[in-house]
Amino acid sequence: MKIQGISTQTLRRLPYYLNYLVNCEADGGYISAAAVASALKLNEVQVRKDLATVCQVRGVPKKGFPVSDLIEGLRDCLGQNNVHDAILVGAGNLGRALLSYKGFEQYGLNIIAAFDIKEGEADGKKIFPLEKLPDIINRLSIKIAVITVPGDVAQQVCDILTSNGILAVWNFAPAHLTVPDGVLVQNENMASSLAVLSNHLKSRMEGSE
Amino acid sequence: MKIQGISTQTLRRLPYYLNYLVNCEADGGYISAAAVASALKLNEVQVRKDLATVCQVRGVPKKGFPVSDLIEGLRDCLGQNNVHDAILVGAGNLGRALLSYKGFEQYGLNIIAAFDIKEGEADGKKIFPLEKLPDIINRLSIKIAVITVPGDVAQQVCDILTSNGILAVWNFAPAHLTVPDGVLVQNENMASSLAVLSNHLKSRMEGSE
DNA sequence: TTCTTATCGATAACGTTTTATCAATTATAC
DNA sequence: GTATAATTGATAAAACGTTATCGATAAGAA
Repeated sequence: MKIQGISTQTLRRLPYYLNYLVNCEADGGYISAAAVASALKLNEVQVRKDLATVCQVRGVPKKGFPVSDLIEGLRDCLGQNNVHDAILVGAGNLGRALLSYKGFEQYGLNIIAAFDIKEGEADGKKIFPLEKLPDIINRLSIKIAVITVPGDVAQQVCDILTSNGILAVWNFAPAHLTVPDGVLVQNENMASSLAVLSNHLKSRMEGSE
Repeated sequence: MKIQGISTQTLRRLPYYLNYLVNCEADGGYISAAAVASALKLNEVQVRKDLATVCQVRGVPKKGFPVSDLIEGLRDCLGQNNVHDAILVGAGNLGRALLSYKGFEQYGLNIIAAFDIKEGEADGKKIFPLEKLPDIINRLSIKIAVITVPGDVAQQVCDILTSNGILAVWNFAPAHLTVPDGVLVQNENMASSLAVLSNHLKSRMEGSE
């Protein structure tokens, strides 16, 4: 059963739907696409399409969609019903920050080990030396890795990861990573977001002067 | 002079160009769009278009683009030539993590104060109570705010911010924010990224079984 | 100087994502 | 039971972003 073919942009909206639906459950069990759209400032048709892509829940004319079914479908699609174990490489500033952040588990990600060139400890967790990477990845059959190393070594680290079976990389390093086919890189580039922010601010400031 | 109209997606690529160019300056001063494209795994034409949008640097046939001019143009466009002061609201796990992260200044963002319901201290910086927000924003004429509060109070915090003149919000809270016209919300939604990751992993695992 | 060729810049084709339109459906009121 | 109105789902149109094509340009070689 292939559930293939959900576009990235749809996927990125799903957590917003889920968040909204979970906090709005009070309304008697059904909600309309229009209501969701207006709350999330999205287009009504887009909401319907997104929901249709995700789960086989049929909407009922004059009522809307059954909220709990939607939540179930979204959770399932987002993999929040089963937690994935992950490792983190690079226990510098940002790495430690993420290690201490407790919010990931809620979304189905469990960081079970961290690695760095120099051993140490962060947030009560032991930091392993890089040499132990292959062994641990294989032994625990980890598929997800978070990269928080400096940009200039990111590719190198990434190669080690993919050659040991990592299938999904969450890359916080400000660098482009090349990976084998079938491996996904999700870039969480703070610089990119800042670029958008700054630029907006700039045109606002220039516009008003 | 309106520099308006740079698409979000182009903007998000700019930091990659900048990063690459800064680390590749050795080549005699010129670089071709093709070279950049192949290094960053982008389309050659796209690179030309992006660069053309950003700065008025003309490429020279048979040579390429003058690297230092590109860097200058990119830095300027990204606002990295002048640092913006910002504040952070929500000194929980993630907030403290970001406060301790030293990498933002490099990109032109300087977090000068942090706020939370409960006062305290993090990373050597004092955390101010929320009541002080309006005063500090106005006195220092801050335009950028980072939101790292829990999702259920994010909107409320956001309202305080925008009503005091904040023009750009970098939102790490897992919630949709409604803002007045002219204010930009840049969502850094970890959940969205995880959604993409998980889904990929899921279809990979199902595909191979 | 002239020729060759790499590279640009502009324009056009393509694909994807978003938005609009409208007939079909069914809960609710009368 | 019938009419009404809200809502869906499908199809079409529009907007946007990416990729391909091709003539123009100038560097460097002959």
